[in-house]
Amino acid sequence: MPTISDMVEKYILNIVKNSKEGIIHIQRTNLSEKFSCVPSQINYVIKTRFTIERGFLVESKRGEGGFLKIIKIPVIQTKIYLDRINEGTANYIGSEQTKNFLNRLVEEKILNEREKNLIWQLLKDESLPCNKEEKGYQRGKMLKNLIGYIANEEEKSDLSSL
Amino acid sequence: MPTISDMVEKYILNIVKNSKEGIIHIQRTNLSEKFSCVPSQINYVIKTRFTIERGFLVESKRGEGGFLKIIKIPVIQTKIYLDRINEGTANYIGSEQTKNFLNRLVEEKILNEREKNLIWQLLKDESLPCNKEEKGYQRGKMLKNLIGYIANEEEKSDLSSL
DNA sequence: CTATCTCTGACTATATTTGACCATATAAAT
DNA sequence: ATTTATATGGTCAAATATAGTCAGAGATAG
Repeated sequence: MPTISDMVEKYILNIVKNSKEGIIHIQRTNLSEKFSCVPSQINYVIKTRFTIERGFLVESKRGEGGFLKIIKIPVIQTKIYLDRINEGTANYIGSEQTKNFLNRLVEEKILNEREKNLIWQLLKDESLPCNKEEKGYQRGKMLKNLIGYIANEEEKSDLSSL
Repeated sequence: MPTISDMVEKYILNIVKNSKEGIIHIQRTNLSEKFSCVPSQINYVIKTRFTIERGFLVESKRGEGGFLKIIKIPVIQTKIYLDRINEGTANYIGSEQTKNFLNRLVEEKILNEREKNLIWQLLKDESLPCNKEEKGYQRGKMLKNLIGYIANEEEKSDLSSL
């Protein structure tokens, strides 16, 4: 008994599969009309099915000429890290923990020194203007996206093409 | 699904690219006629796409013989550019502005594509779990630290040695 | 019967397009 | 020289076209 969401998911997956680069542009309103549902249901499908964990990045633009851009990124190596970080993400990630983690990524040759240092500039305490509790929470979010990206890397989220 | 604005942008970019010095003169009315839009839409394109973050300066003259002068800022010295951007760095930095800035750093060969993408994962809206106002403020802090690091990269703040 | 998943709609956010009105430079008329 | 006419470009707010969020209602699985 597939739900509407299931069908929308399938529909999108199919378009992605038939695309050359694994990158497609669709319109929210268009899709919602095709499936006779409210537009926000498309957001629901995106949020529950086209996640970084499943190997998708989604970008969008509003207004005239607006769209949803769905990017399929092939899964490679480091899924372990993604899982690991996801667990840790629950509560709090301290700066010490962050340093260790980044250094570990360097050891594993997932990042090089410069990349690590650049990233550190964004994650260190001084760069997060909020209280300790929030810093940890923010690091969680940021690292999750970072790792998600790395784990599925393939130069595909080219933000210059927006 | 390119909009008129997208096409106007592309058109201008192309003229700039084919110019010898990266400096061109165009006429607002002329352009608006070519694309069948109101003249003020040209201003809109200029204001949203030919920004300093993307490496452009725009000057103009009114009246008889009026024009828009679009200047592609040539690749300049790293440090000067960073300082200049850093000064302009207000309290609030939006995600669009951030993208433009990062892309510009790639153009300047200060970052490579991968570094840009890694950094973007930490600065994009979805990675900052707070309200819009705070997102902007946080980006400001983070970017300032990033720029500071890059500008002084010789004396490495190597966190593995911390 | 309860927890979770799905669906809906009101409200919000953002990008583009348009037009009325404003500002300035040059040319022409006095 | 000064004034007036003409030819540009600039600003801003409203209209339009998308997409996003969130809380609550409804459906379904255990």
